[in-house]
Amino acid sequence: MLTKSSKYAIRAVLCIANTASIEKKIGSKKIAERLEIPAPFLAKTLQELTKKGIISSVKGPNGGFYLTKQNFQKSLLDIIDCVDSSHKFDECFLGQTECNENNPCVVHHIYKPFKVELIQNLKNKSILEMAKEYDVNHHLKSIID
Amino acid sequence: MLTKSSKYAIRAVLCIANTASIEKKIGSKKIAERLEIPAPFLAKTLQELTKKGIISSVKGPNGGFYLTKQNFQKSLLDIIDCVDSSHKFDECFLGQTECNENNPCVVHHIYKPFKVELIQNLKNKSILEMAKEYDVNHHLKSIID
DNA sequence: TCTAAAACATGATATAAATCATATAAAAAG
DNA sequence: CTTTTTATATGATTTATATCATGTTTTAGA
Repeated sequence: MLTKSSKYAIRAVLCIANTASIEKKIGSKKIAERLEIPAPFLAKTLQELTKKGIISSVKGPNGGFYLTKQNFQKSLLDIIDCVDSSHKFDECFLGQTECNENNPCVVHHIYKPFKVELIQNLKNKSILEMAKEYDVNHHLKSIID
Repeated sequence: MLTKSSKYAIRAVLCIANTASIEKKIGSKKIAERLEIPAPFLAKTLQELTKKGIISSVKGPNGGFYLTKQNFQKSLLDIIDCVDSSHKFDECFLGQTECNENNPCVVHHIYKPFKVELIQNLKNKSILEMAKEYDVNHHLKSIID
């Protein structure tokens, strides 16, 4: 479905959202460490995200990554779109070049409704929302433990 | 989502269902030609399908592939399961090793319902059903044209 | 029994994805 | 102004996927 790059990207953005701020930025190595994913690979992906304005960064000592208010409004789909090639989900489930209502593949009518709604959900899900859910989740867990 | 192998496999099985019979088998080269996919690659995949009893074959002149009544009862998921590694869909959308109700990834609650229903649909969809739908489709198209 | 047509089996090559390594640029702190 | 710490940029290597090639076995038909 997704490449590892965009999977890592999503998790990394969430990590930044929940641990960093403009005053206290987080470096790519630290993120990689926390998520247990390859550091140089992640670094490359974070740069793409920075370029496209999905996350923010500053160089130098005490530099690193953080999110602005605008960044927080970006959606899950924005992240995926940035890292993987766009229109990833438009492809036919069976890889047929032409697949639409007039010329559907054998699973078109099974697959399409899922695709449409999944994309809608990914588009509607902001980084801010996700970060909040993540926090609630961890808060609940700490109460239980 | 799926590998090319299993995409090709599904289309090839449908091709066999709609053009071959025990009296008039179809060869792997002919299938590849019709679907415009690489022939030796497809041949390998067809052999796996044969081994697992999803399609049937006979060697020699006038040999080729065809489907028995049992074959026709196999599901779309059976085909996918045969070619791609099993439990393909069980994986977390974000590739986290642990992802479940107690420890969900950030998109778990978005993604899971889709996954569950998609798998159910793939499991309930028999080759026979698909072949019939395919026929209807092409029949309708020929009326329109 | 011989020949040819097919599946079957195995391995080699090419392409793409993922990972690793190294060098450069920017900026804070002394 | 030098050093250190970080992001940024580029390219090399590894691994997985997809494709290609070659040889073997089976079986119908002459």
